[in-house]
Amino acid sequence: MKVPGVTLIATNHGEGAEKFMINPELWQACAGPLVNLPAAGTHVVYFPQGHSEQVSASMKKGMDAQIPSYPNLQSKLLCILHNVTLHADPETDEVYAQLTLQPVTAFDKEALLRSDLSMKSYKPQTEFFCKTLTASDTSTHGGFSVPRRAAEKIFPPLDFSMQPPAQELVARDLHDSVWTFRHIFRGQPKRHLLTTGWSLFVSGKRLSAGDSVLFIRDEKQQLLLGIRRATRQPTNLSSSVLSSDSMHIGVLAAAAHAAANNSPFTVFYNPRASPSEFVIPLAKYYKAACSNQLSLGMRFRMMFETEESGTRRYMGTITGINDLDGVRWKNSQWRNIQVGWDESTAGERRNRVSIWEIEPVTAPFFICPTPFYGLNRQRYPGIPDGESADLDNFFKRTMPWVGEDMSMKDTGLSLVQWMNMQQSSIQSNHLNPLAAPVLQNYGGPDMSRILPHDSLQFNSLRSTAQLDQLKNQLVPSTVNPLA
Amino acid sequence: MKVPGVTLIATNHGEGAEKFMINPELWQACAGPLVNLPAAGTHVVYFPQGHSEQVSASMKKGMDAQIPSYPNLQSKLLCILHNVTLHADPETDEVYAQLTLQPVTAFDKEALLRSDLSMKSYKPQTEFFCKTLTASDTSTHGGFSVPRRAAEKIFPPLDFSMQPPAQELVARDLHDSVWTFRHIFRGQPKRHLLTTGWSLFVSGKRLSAGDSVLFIRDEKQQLLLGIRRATRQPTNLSSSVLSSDSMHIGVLAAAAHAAANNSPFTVFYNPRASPSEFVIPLAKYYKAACSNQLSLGMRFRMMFETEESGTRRYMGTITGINDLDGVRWKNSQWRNIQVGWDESTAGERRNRVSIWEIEPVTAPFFICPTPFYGLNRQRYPGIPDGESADLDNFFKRTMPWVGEDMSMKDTGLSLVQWMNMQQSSIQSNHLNPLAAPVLQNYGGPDMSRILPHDSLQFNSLRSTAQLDQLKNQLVPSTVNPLA
DNA sequence: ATGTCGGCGCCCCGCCGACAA
DNA sequence: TTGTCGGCGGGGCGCCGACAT
Repeated sequence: MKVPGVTLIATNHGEGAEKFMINPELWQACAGPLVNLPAAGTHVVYFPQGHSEQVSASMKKGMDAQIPSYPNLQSKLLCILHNVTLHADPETDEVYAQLTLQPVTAFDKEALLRSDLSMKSYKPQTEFFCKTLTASDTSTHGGFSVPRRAAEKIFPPLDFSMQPPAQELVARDLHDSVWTFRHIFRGQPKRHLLTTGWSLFVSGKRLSAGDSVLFIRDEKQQLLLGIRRATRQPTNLSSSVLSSDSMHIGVLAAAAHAAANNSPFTVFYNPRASPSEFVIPLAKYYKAACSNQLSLGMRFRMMFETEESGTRRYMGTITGINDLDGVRWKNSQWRNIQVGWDESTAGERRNRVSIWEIEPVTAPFFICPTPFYGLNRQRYPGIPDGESADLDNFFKRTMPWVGEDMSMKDTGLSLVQWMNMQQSSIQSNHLNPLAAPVLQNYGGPDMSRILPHDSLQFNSLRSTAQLDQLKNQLVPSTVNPLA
Repeated sequence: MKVPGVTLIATNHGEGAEKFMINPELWQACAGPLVNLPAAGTHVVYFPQGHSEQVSASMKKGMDAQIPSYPNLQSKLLCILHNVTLHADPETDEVYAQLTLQPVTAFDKEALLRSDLSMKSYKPQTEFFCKTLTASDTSTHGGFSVPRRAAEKIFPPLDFSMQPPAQELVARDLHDSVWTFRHIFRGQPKRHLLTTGWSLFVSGKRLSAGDSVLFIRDEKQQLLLGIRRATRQPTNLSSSVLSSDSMHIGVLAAAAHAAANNSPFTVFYNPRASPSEFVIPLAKYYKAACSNQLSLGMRFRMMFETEESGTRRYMGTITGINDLDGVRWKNSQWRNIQVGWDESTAGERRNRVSIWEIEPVTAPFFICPTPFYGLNRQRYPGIPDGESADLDNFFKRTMPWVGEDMSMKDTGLSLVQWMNMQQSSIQSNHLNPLAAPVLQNYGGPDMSRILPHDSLQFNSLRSTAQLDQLKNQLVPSTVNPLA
């Protein structure tokens, strides 16, 4: 597994903080399989509304009516992600990431490609196990019962000539603290157990039944371990530092100030506290905004994390499309999709999601940007500038930074005009020379959705050979069943 | 002891928070003898700069250069303190207060009086003891050694007919949790000890040597206990919720928004984390701004908290008067006094203080507002409006809300004009009928400093008898040795 | 007056297999 | 395969006065 492109800088953020690099694989394992940090150096879309929701979730307190609205702050900001550092709370081991964002007013095709490519380097960790602790595991009466497969896959093999087979395990946590355990294979029937040292770990981390512990092996075969706490009700009710209002205002004001000056700003993303990611890779957002022509009643699938840190998809139906907060955040697309779930046990699943979180189960038509263009014409048409009015409106509605602002007046460049304007500078840049080799090794299917647009406007930028290669790679998963 | 005028509302701030009222005496005891919360309903002066410093101190991180300056936010805001609620962090027992402030543009004489009177109801708690824990106290090897005087003063008397004399003590903490201890008088020589139950308390509160524990008795003779942690280096390095920048911006933006709309806002005051109080009773600020004609080389005294929760004064000399941050906060008076301390062990004492924190040791001349007026004429002169230009400038510099803004232009009402304008409404109010009896019992010397101004402008508001009575009370400490 | 320590009793932590789910 | 429990041995928690400061 790899957290792609994370700039691993031992920051001084909070003196006394980590003086070493947090292991990215361990961080990812603690964060969960669905968390996918954007890569440093790529473009992202930042949603202040989602950031605000994280604050509310962290404070266990909703937003009050006192928060002023920031009319100059758009509901989404196109940013460059300058820097990503991984952190873990020294008290609770809660993982979080510090992201340095800088608003920008435009992106080019290369940025889109880089964003897309950076998303693909994720591959699930296999040298990994995670167990939710039982009452026996956490009681002072005994040790930890290791699931057999986990022990055989992760731990160094035991010497079964010993009676009983046993060894000393040494594992490091997120803070590079060392924990040692006696690993023994005994009992009738035989089982793997962690005994001596385990209770120190439980009390040191203040674990209770329901919390999870996980082990991974790094590239040097060293054992690492982390924890994931059960989602308890009473986490931190308040920081006692800043009022909830001031925190919300701080989020908005910081973003507004950065947007006004195109200056960098910093956000913390807390994967286990936040209901949803609020810094979205540009390509992910772009594809969703571009290809998902959503409508009421549409069926979709969505990934969820299972217990034991697996993933599975649930199916649902779109029951509504409307603003979560039509007053402060009009047309924000932040969790603007109301959904119902197929399985009745879905009571705890969210009833609002954002467009980039779902996969429509209808075939991936390229009905982008509007159904005005026939399906067949969508594959590789050249659209004259004059016919792109609907496209312009679509993008001005969803990506206001492309034009001047979100106002109704039709000033501002159209997406097509803007793209054409970018041609000259892009052509002098060519493609990033590193991009082509990567593209050749690139086998993911998702990129298909941006290609129509891509080739639509930038045919001149890519050799026919490259294009064909990509097409060949992509065809198996991009067959349009209706074509 | 009394925390004056605190509105004791069981707020829902942070659901799951205190469902009961925090005992104000216990809160005060944990906060320390120097902490003096302004009373709800009175006027205060709020210093965003000081608030920002508390954020820095809580985050253990200075302010970055990224914070935008808020040119429309004055360095001090006159506010009404609507509400004060006391809190304690459920994890650490750290005490803090939530203050609801509302900016206002003017105050009248009654507000000044009420502010002053509310400061006087403080009387130090006597049914109180505080001990810094030794290594023996916190080790698992034994119990807690109770200082003899403390045990005799605070704990219920032992039955010395028993051998050994012993009893069960029950004490409640800030969260109303009950702790029971065996109190025994034994050993050779005899001493008071807490044995059974003590180690549970130490581990439950995670106390170490150097932390303090304190006991008080409430009005119903019930035993209460609290803790004060030693000022360790690594407290909470970061909230993992909001970036330091966003927190600072949040503080400033919330204050700016409230000031622009005269709308309420909320701040948290954390007495043990903050280097200085940043919400100052109006009367306290007024007296300091009015009477302390400070100059380089001037000698002063200042209160400090001792170990064991006592107070003592240290003497020092003013070595500079200048802005702490001349760019963002010009003429803010927030810690604008540079000082040196007499005792060489004063290394850890602050080298910058605010005007209301110090007591000049020169006689309290009434050389307010400027030396332009002769000393003798300062006692009870009537100053015609036309001669008050310097006074106006002084107050416009230090209390900009009195005029229109801090700009150099001479628009805006002068203090004198404004005071005169207030006369009609004040006269219809008369004095608060509760104020006069309190004034008669009032023996403190500090109020003298505001009286010249007071009587200067508001002679018509107070009977000669009352004035004389006050004068008699005040004369002993207001003798001008040069007169 | 009170901080620390040696002595030592006993509680409960924690290792074991039995047993069942 | 693994969660829970009775059994039980020993380490350390915690109560005591001695002694020093």
